[in-house]
Amino acid sequence: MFIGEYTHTVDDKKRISLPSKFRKSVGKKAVVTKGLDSCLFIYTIEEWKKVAQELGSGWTKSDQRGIHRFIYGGAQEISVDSVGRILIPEHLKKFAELKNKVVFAGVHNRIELWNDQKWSAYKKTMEKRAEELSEKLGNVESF
Amino acid sequence: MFIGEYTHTVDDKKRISLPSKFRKSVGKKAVVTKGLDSCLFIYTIEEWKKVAQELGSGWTKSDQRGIHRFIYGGAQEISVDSVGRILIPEHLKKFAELKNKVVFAGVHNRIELWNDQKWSAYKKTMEKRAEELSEKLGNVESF
DNA sequence: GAGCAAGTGGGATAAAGTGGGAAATGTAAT
DNA sequence: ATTACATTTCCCACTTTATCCCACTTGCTC
Repeated sequence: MFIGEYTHTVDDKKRISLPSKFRKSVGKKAVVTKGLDSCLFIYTIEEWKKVAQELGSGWTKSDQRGIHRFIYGGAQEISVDSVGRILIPEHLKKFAELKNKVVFAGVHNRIELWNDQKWSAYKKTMEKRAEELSEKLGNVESF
Repeated sequence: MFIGEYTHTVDDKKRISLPSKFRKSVGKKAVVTKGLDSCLFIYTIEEWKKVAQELGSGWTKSDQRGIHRFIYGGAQEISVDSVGRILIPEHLKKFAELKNKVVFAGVHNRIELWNDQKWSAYKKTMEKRAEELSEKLGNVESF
């Protein structure tokens, strides 16, 4: 399970070191794709297969085609180098507006990659809404 | 079950010694995450798994993503060192505004970690409202 | 007062994060 | 086809941070 939040820097060669806590689960390769709220989703190969399976392969519904093109089209396999760094393809870097500072956020079965400022902004609004949302959860007893 | 209240200090290296009463139940590792009312929640690994299982991992609904990022992203596995101390990550320390003095509060299946002043303030208001709130609880028979 | 347990502090070592050079590969123009 | 240039890959090195281990202090118990 991926949890936690880590701020790392993108160097001149577009390399970003994967937080060490994630490396063991990720292994040598992973899949990165466009996520929601303009961040990137990083999945292990295994998890990616599950996601793909759930999404299915139909093409009859327009919205389905749309989301499929978004997810599959944006996806790319990436590999982890000898010191634990990954390389983000240019179009995804642009999509998520990644600059010098980026934030890795572990979110259960995926890792999210954010522009650091967007992340802080998002986090701030969520922290304000946390109480309201947790009331909604309601049935999550152990929370 | 965790009960009781203990005030400890954060040293220069962000270490805080876990109250000895909690150590046996916690074991070697635990999970700390953002709680409500700007404190931190510390769960045993087992309890955390329960929380995570109930939360799940979907990404289709906006509020769901929000709460997941709040909880998973805010979470971190921490380990207890040889003399019973834990290490709080910087972003969580900031979130809960932990300064030199912190309060551990046992709350049933979790331990809460508070800025000591916030804790005193919170406690004071709750003590005033205790009667009113207990009326509201109502249906908790054995209470 | 001796002995123990809990809480706290600090130094040494290991690991993580980052930066940069050089070889290998690819692309484009001559 | 060959040269020139850019990009990628691999490796090594430096800096900072985290982790491990040992030591001191305080307060309680016997």
